Amino acid sequence: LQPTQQIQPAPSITQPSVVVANPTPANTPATPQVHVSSSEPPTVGQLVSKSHSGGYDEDGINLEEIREFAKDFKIRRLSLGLTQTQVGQALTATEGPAYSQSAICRFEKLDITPKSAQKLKPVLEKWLNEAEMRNQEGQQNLMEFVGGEPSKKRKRRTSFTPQAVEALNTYFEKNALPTGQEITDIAKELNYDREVVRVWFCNRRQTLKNTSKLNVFQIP
Amino acid sequence: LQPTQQIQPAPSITQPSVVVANPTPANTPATPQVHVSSSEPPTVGQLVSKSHSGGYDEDGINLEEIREFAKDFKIRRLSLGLTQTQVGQALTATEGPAYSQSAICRFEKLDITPKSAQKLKPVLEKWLNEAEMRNQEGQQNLMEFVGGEPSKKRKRRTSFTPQAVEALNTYFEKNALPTGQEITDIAKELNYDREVVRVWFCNRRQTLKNTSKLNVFQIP
DNA sequence: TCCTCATGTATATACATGAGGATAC
DNA sequence: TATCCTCATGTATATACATGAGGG
Repeated sequence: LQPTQQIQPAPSITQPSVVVANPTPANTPATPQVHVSSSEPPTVGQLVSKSHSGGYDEDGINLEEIREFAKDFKIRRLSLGLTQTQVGQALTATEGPAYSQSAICRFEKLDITPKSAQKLKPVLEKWLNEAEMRNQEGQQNLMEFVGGEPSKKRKRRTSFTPQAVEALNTYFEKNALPTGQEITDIAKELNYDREVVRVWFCNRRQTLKNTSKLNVFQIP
Repeated sequence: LQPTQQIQPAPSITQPSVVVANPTPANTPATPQVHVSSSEPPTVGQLVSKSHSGGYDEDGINLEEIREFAKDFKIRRLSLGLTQTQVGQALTATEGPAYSQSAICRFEKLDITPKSAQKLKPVLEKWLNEAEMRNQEGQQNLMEFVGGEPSKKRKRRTSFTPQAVEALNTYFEKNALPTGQEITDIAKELNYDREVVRVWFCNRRQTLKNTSKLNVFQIP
């Protein structure tokens, strides 16, 4: 419920601050054992690979460095006001290796193997550096580099940490329609923008309604 | 674990059959009560609206008819070999109301209010009828109408029912690497294409590996 | 034929927007 | 006039299924 950082966007867009936080996996499967070779069929635990406490994996890849870069990349991308989609499209359009939005997403979330990450890192690093340079020469330049419209200055998507979501859900179950003051308190407690929290509740109520009407009697 | 239907595609594409099944919500919240007006803050149950057993909702909308159409729509869309994205783009390009991929998705899954569904239905119905007509005049015509490439004949995405996924997960936990025979049996049991089940296991293993390496130690 | 691995496309979900309407000042 | 709500619906992100190369 704490590790959030408020980032101010570099571009001129008047925007509420962005919240970027270290994603923290809720599940912590950590049974060792790397390969299966007994006569017994492999179970889930056996597939999950060993802990690498040194920060390096078996291929000598610096995991810590990659984690740091992934976080850094996201912050810088958002500061430039770019979406994963834009980065993906730009990479595909530009020279060099092409990647899709979901590839960028997986990289930022580290839902890839260290090897893939290691391979992607320099590509993204180079691209981002160039994008930042263009941006310094004016936002027009950046948009041209990225190959998109100036865009309608949409607020950047907040991403709540799993912990924050859990906390919000707990509040929601107790009271789905908090008062202004309660919203303020919750926002402060979780360290997110108040408006973002308010909208979260609106959306939550809406989803709940929508998914429980036409659907309910569908059990065939 | 049973309600699946094998649909053969209308177009000439040589493709394994598609599986379309009635999605069945796992959660069944059904506490009545429509509006909140006590001094107590509303809780989740109170937001969920009443059951409409007659098949009609309070606005006189025929829910049953909508459910049927939603299902029908999906089947026909897939038979034409179209994706939700294509439908969305086509609707946006054509005259008439525009809708996005996620709107189509929500319609098919019925994650919308009956009112919205009622409004969307004729739009989709009309569009689909036209698309089917074009298709009869040859697939070229359809693609032109949709406004896309002939596309690379990708297999259509299977969608497993929640029940099927649950069953698969249970098998997976017991044995993450089933033998050929086991796969065959599971596929038969669940009534899905064998290849699709095999790939499901491959993907499951991969996901498990990817999400438990770089990520595990990120708990900040 | 089947696996793993990298990575894509299609779909689903989460956050955002804006119109229209109550309150509550 | 300032909030805040609901509702329809969008965009951005995340996840699930698919593909294809390389290997045995």
